[in-house]
Amino acid sequence: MTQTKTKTTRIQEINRGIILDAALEVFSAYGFRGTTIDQIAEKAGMSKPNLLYYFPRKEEIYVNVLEKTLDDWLTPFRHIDPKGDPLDEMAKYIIAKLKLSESRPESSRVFANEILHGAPAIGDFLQTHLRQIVDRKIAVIRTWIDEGRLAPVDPHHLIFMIWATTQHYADFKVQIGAVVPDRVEDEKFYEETAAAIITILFNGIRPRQDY
Amino acid sequence: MTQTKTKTTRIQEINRGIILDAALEVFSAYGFRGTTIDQIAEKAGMSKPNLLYYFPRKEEIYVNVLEKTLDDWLTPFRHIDPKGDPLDEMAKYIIAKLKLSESRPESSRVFANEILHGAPAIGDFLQTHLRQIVDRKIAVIRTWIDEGRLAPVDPHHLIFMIWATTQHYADFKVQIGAVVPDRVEDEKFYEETAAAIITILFNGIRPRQDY
DNA sequence: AAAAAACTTGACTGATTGGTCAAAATGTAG
DNA sequence: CTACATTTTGACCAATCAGTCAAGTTTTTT
Repeated sequence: MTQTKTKTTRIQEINRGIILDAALEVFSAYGFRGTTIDQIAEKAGMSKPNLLYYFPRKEEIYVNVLEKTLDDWLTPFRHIDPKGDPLDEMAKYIIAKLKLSESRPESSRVFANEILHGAPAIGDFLQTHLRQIVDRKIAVIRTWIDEGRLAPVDPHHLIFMIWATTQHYADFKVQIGAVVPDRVEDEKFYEETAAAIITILFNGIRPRQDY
Repeated sequence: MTQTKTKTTRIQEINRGIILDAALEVFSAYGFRGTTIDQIAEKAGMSKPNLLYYFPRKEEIYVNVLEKTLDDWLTPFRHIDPKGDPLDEMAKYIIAKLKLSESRPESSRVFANEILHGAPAIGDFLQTHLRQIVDRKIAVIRTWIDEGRLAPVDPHHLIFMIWATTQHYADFKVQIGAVVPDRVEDEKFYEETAAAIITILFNGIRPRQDY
């Protein structure tokens, strides 16, 4: 049993958490290169050498932050239930992702930034795990379409549309705030957004012949 | 007539262009902070001091690149024609934006990166010019809806959905490539994408009762 | 309470990088 | 051809920043 000693102390657990929380904020605002270890250390309320005691490399902090965001990002997707009603499941997924965009926009932005720059740190993950999960959900959508419970649309592009749209409200918040009349910070904005997106996605923009 | 001498020579015009083209590539790959002047200079095939002779500050290069991308980005939007058929105009806009995402993804990425990080360089532009242009198009969409030529959807969210989706194919290309079975580089991929998006956006995913 | 282990930090270092400068090379106008 | 303006660059500088180190402090174990 030559097991490497990986005893994690109480202090370690606390401080790793503090560091990752601080790092998420800074990375989301300035990107990987734009972030300095000093910034993270200050936000975490500890000295730089101390921070480096927990994460010896800047990149290690980054990868850890990314892993957390990936999890956030994928959880609602995993929860799409093949046994549920197709439209209900889509609506639930959209609402969950929008809620996340509202409550944890930093998370979304770190992820977006990573992908935007070619996914240097998580490219492998995308091609293996993400690909696998997506394939599974694609199959579910295909079944729904075959059963006539969903219009015959391309499953991949449907998923991309939902990803893109929901992500947009976190990543392009500044642009939305500049363009939308009233308060984006408004309590109701998220609910209105969800309703509007679901309406468009479910029914389309082609006018019906009921007038 | 104490006009400041701004005689632009032939060499200046050529070199400014070369620099901005090189800078677009580098900025889009690494972001503002992640890009070094040396990188741009090397890609432009000139020495760093020479580059700084044309653009004395790194930020000046960046702002100039951004202005070009903004123009790219907005042109198709400006071309939405109030007198055209609503669905045709929407389809044309989507196709134009997708084509741009395919032919000039760097442009899209530089823009996305700027917004993602809070639009430090173009925040003003968004709140004045972009806001104005959007307001005008919103009015057009409202008219179309009032005339019964478009389903009654929220114009802002419709625009955001289209922006988000089309932008996604440039900005998240790595992710799409990791998840889509065959070749994203495939000639036909862009056409299939446009068709799929238009179908979903026009008709929605709710199954019709025609079976 | 003593010893060991874990934690913390001020001071430092080497590498990178934005930007300067003065001198050389090239282009241009008369 | 000559004088002047424009363009180009090697060498350099000061600031920033990731990461080190050795010496201290605190916590845990026995």
